[in-house]
Amino acid sequence: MPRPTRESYGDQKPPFSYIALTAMAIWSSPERMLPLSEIYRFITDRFPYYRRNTQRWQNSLRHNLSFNDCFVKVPRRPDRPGKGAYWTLHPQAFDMFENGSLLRRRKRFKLHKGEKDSLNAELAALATFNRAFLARQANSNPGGMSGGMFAPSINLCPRLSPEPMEAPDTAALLPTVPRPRRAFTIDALLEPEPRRSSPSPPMVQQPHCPMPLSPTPYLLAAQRYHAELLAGLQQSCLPPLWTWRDTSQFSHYTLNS
DNA sequence: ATATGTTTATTCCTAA
DNA sequence: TTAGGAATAAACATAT
Repeated sequence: MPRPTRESYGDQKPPFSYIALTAMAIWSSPERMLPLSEIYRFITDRFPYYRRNTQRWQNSLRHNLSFNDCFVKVPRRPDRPGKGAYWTLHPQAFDMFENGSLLRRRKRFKLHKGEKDSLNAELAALATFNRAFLARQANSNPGGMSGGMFAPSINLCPRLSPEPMEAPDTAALLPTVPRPRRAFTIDALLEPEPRRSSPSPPMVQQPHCPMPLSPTPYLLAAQRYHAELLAGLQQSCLPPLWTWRDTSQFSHYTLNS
């Protein structure tokens, strides 16, 4: 029957916490960011144990997403309709696992009040921006969708001041808490997905993202991800879903280019 | 209606 | 033994 493969653990409960499983799923995705349903799918695809009692563990997993500061809920970009938001890892939480083994957690990752407040302010501003973008799009297209389900709304650059939105007012309180960077190696556990259903965003190699720091996997992924965002942004003129201001400090999205 | 999120409370587990 | 992290349950809110 379902002979245990190298990483399936058969029907046995895998030794990973929900936090670890979720981090795995997020990390395995090209954008380091997944909606809830995809996190579910990642887990059930790999670990048959979680194909039963779904109500129980999915409730627990949602609890973890909301409760733990290491997970950040990023609003959907308006050109990516769907249910729920995207979930990603807080950049400062990439080293929350000892040696990166996913089996041992360091201390609990907790944001301090100031950090959390400014992060929430940024995310709220991003959501506001997305709403404004959507409203403008609807305004320019009265009477509903024409033809296709949703035409990729190009040429709707929101550069010219949509509405007076309060600026995110970041940069203010960003306490510098230097943490030791450790490699975040998920290694063998995260074999590339055999399923290649969704067209991955064109992997445009950016000529320079100069980061003269130690090339940890996290760092490389961050650079790659940032480059992808920039490339996608040039085409769509849409706000990015999420980007990192730098690799060790606070997360940041950019409102205009 | 159902999926997705948020929050509080209780219990379980384990490293110190 | 206990303090803190993790799992579970459940009530509740919100969005589609």
